Amino acid sequence: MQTDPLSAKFAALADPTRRAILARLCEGEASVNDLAAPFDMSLPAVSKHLKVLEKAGLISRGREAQWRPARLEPMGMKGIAEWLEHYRRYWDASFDRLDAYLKKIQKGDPRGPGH
Amino acid sequence: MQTDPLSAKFAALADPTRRAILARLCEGEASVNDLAAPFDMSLPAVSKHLKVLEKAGLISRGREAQWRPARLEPMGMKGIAEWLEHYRRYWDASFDRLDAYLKKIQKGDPRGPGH
DNA sequence: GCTGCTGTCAACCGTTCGGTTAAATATTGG
DNA sequence: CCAATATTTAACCGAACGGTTGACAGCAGC
Repeated sequence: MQTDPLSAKFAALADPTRRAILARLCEGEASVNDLAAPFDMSLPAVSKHLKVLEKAGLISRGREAQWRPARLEPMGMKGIAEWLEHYRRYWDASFDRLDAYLKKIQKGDPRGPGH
Repeated sequence: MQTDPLSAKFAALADPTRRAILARLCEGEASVNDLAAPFDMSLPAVSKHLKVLEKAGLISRGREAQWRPARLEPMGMKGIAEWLEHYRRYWDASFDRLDAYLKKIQKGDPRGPGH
């Protein structure tokens, strides 16, 4: 696992199973068994996925009797959204004409995000 | 490498070196040597990173003499942005109160919104 | 207590990842 | 053609990933 938070978040999202888990958690808290049900996968595997998501700050976990319910961490994806925002002008249609204009007048350097 | 495009994009972004390469490409096209300069890393390593980014659809490459300049693929991150948009309500401040309300009814609070 | 259910831990396994070095492949210019 | 420059390919390596199975721990109810 990477050390920097952004890499951890991207890595956590780079797995369809983990994205499906997040989608399921949009409907509310769920136990490990609930989350594992749709997958042809052992319980420890799902448990590991949850640990990856938790370390990435995308979910948090509670304790209720013998259950460890998982829930979405609301601010978890904010870092990704902010990083992505720097690149919005490259795909957003409303910036297409500006982009073309910038390319035309300066072959050299439209200053982009310096990250 | 995963087969589905979204996983490939997320995986490509889950590496600081590759994100730095993308940031550099915001300033314009660059050759492999240019891109490799800031890193304490061999040229083949950078070449591999470029291949990952290209397969993810985040950059494209041309040919000019013996150079293979890389450039940003403008629409490359649109898929990510669209996926992320589904979760916007979980972090966006303008939805904070809705979020709180949803958490309330998730926990089975018998009182409705009017009480 | 014991039983059953829930979840994690530990060890293992095959594959992929991120890097290296050395050799091969363009492509241009003299 | 030859030499120089730029880049990729091939083979290899250690570490991390995604999964398994089996043993173990926490908690409720009889």
